[in-house]
Amino acid sequence: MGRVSDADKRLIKAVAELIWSGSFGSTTIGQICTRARVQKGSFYHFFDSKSEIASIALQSEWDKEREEWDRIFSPSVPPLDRFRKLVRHSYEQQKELKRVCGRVLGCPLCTLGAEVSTQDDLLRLTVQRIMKQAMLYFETAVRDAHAAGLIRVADVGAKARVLYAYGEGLLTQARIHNNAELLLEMEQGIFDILGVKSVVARRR
Amino acid sequence: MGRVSDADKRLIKAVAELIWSGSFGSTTIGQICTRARVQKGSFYHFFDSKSEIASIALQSEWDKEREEWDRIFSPSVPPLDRFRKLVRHSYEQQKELKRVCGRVLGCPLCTLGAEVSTQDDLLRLTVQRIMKQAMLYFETAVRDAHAAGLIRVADVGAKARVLYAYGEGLLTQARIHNNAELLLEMEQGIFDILGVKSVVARRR
DNA sequence: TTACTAGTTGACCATACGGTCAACTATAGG
DNA sequence: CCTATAGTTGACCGTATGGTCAACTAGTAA
Repeated sequence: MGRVSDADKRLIKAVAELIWSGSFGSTTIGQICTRARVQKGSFYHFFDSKSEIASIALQSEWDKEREEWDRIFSPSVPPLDRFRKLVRHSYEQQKELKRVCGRVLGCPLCTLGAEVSTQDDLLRLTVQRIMKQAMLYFETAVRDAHAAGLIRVADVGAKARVLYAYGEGLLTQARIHNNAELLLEMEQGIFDILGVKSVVARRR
Repeated sequence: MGRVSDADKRLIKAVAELIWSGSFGSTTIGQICTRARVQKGSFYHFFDSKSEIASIALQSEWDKEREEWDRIFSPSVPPLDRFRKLVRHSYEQQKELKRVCGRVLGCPLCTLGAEVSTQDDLLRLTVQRIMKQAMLYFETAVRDAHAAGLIRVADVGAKARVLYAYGEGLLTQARIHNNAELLLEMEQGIFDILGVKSVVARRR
């Protein structure tokens, strides 16, 4: 009963765009409303706070991104190719962002997480939860690569954490330097961490 | 001539503490002044903006930290030991931060850089400049390790960038999870990236 | 048609913030 | 002891922000 609306979805989209392209602290509720073409009263009709909507927006973005990750990390894809595909995907994604909004934006989990983790419990926990999910994709790929005899790994979880930290770190570098090309080095970096012999070396 | 003061130094210290333990956006000039026991008028006597003082504070923190790095990365220290020492130093530093202010804070360059790089040119350039300096320590150590026959590296710069991205990434993870123990994995991670055989493996 | 209700509006408020300023103060250097 | 000057003070201002609210609107379901 009552009228229906997609204002909440417009608000979530707006908050994701604003926070990712700027920062959590510099994004005001007024800006969010303007971008979503919604009055402030409606914002508070749907959400309690900036933290709450940011948490929902983060989850929503991850849900979309995860569809892509499901394709990339499909068991039908050879384990090491999964990493190649992920690197390619990240590179294209950031290049597209730079084309559209003039900026390489890196990973919203990492940027937002680093910004607010000392101050905002809800967002910190949301970021942690999603990061944990993302890590699972790495773990499985590492495990499969080991099982296929492509690499030798003693501790799958530890190796996945190294890969994840490196990936997030490089995405942050790309954001700070506004340079998507930095991501092209990620494939070699990942293979170094995995201890894979390079394609060039293998060709000898 | 005229009276002397250390209010500017107190302000720089306050801004470093506040931004590092919180964020740039959430730190107000009023807070900075209160913590430095200085009136707002005095703030504007010394500095033009929050960006300017933050840039100076960042450089000042790095100048202090660099003294430690000069010891750690001394040519008199065996190349691979330099990384071991750096990991140890970072771990102790973050553990001390947690003890004192209840929080693991990670690297201010990375946290602040990620937050403001899309919005603040001065700070972005300051962060980039300092990161470039920090990278030099990694490059030299990698080069020396290669020269000593401890590792085999084709591209020293590329290897240093991988190490740096990983280090920053892991420090960010430690901040987000408020867990300094994560940094204990950094030694193994760095050695994986460098392609060093682990101590355990070498003992066979 | 009607009644109910989710959604919308924009004015409104208190507060916090960035930034200014003229008057004031202490001291270094002559 | 002077005096020029760097540093200090706190009141002050305009604005932006978070947040509220009562009145209003339109679509849903019976």
